[in-house]
Amino acid sequence: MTDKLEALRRTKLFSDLPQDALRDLAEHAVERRLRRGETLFVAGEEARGLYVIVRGAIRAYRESLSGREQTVHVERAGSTIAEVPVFDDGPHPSNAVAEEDTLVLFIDKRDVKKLCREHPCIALGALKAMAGRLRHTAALIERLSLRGVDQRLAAFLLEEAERYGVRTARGLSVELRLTNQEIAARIGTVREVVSRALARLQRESLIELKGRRLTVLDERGLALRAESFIVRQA
Amino acid sequence: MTDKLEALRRTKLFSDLPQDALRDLAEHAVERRLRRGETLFVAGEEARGLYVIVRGAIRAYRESLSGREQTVHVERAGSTIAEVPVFDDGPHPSNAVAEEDTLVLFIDKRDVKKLCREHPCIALGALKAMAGRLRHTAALIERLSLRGVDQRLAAFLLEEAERYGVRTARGLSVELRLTNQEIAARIGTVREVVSRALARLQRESLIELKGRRLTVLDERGLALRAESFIVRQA
DNA sequence: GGCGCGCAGTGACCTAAATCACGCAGGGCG
DNA sequence: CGCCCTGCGTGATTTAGGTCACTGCGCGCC
Repeated sequence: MTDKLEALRRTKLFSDLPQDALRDLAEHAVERRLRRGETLFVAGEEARGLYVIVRGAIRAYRESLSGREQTVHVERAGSTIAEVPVFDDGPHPSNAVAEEDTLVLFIDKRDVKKLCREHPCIALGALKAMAGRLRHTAALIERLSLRGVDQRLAAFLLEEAERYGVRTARGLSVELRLTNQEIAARIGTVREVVSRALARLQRESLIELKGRRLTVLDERGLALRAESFIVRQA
Repeated sequence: MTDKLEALRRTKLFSDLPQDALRDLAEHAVERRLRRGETLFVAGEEARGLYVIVRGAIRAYRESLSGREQTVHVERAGSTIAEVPVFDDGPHPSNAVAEEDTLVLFIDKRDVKKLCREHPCIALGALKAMAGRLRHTAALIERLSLRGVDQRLAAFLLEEAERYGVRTARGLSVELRLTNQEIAARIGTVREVVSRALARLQRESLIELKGRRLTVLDERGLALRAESFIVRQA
């Protein structure tokens, strides 16, 4: 119980809720544990509430008939998922699956809305979260429609390195947590193409990849490549 | 003045605001008229507030260096635009341009947030609007990444016909308000490809196109095509 | 009436990316 | 140890879709 309360307090959305409201919320929240790969909900299904991620990560994605996936966004501890259907009362727009072993708290959508009515700061927080999500999806739309695979990959690697990497003598360095398959699903292509694009970026000395260890050798160059630029060369 | 008030009342977001709050809002709102093609704001620019569309339509889009555009969404009378930067205090994520002669009301973002705090129903309305937008962008992401041009075009035509068309003996019929160029920007491709894809859909008797008059001859077939299906034939 | 303009249609490319078909390395485990 | 599984790399081939370059039409306007 107190751990649920603690978990909710660590959350972007609910952190500045007064103690008693938080307690009340914690009492109604129900825990759910997922193993890596387990699905939380599927697109089209009716949505009953919001999920707060306590530990782990959830990936929301869409799927084609042929089985190709496009991930729409990934949320980690402290964030929430499924707010869209909570606020517009429609079905789940995407599938959601645990990227790692994950613990979520389920909160009934009526409780969420009640909270928004009684504590406007919650509503504003939710609005801010949705705004961030929309910013992210707009960027993704631009990339998918207007940039080539190399650029999308460059942008992805850069983001990954800046978010999780450490600065070394040779450049930003990260352990890639994703397989090429998963990277492909993020940037909207397939495994083989990612593989080749990585090889290309290495040949141009923008990055170095040893196993899953990525080092960004030329940050500026990689950023340029991400922005676009039809660099035509041998 | 009263016309501003009237306009705000006709708006999805503010319609159920009490009279006095509405009057107050109307007093602070400032009108802006745009001719077709005039731009309202550009991506990256600092955002000072929200725009309520009174008449006309605004198109939000992203642009590549080479000049290709991808429209992200289009909003019409009664809707608002630029809520993302209002709620997360960042710059404008997209460019916005008037699709037709348009009248908007500008509302300072501080006023918007104040309203959200004092009238939770406004916050919930905004959340619902954002949720709808997110639903739309997720669908667009799926289409861009997972479907071919024909499917995207079929989906677009279908939506257009269902929204604005009339049912005739031969099928749903609409006047297309967009040039092929504009359709291309919506579905993420270029003029010529739209032209050819339209020809293909006609050859298969799914649609008929005379000038800009579109008639959906086979609604079911067109829907199937939109969903996907690698129909391979002569 | 003729000229210019914007838009649609189309043929002939070209190229990025998807698909297919492998082979190979590492790692868990019977 | 030997094997199976998963993920990676890579060549060969195909294909969708983007680009270029024209044509031709409708329409407004001088």
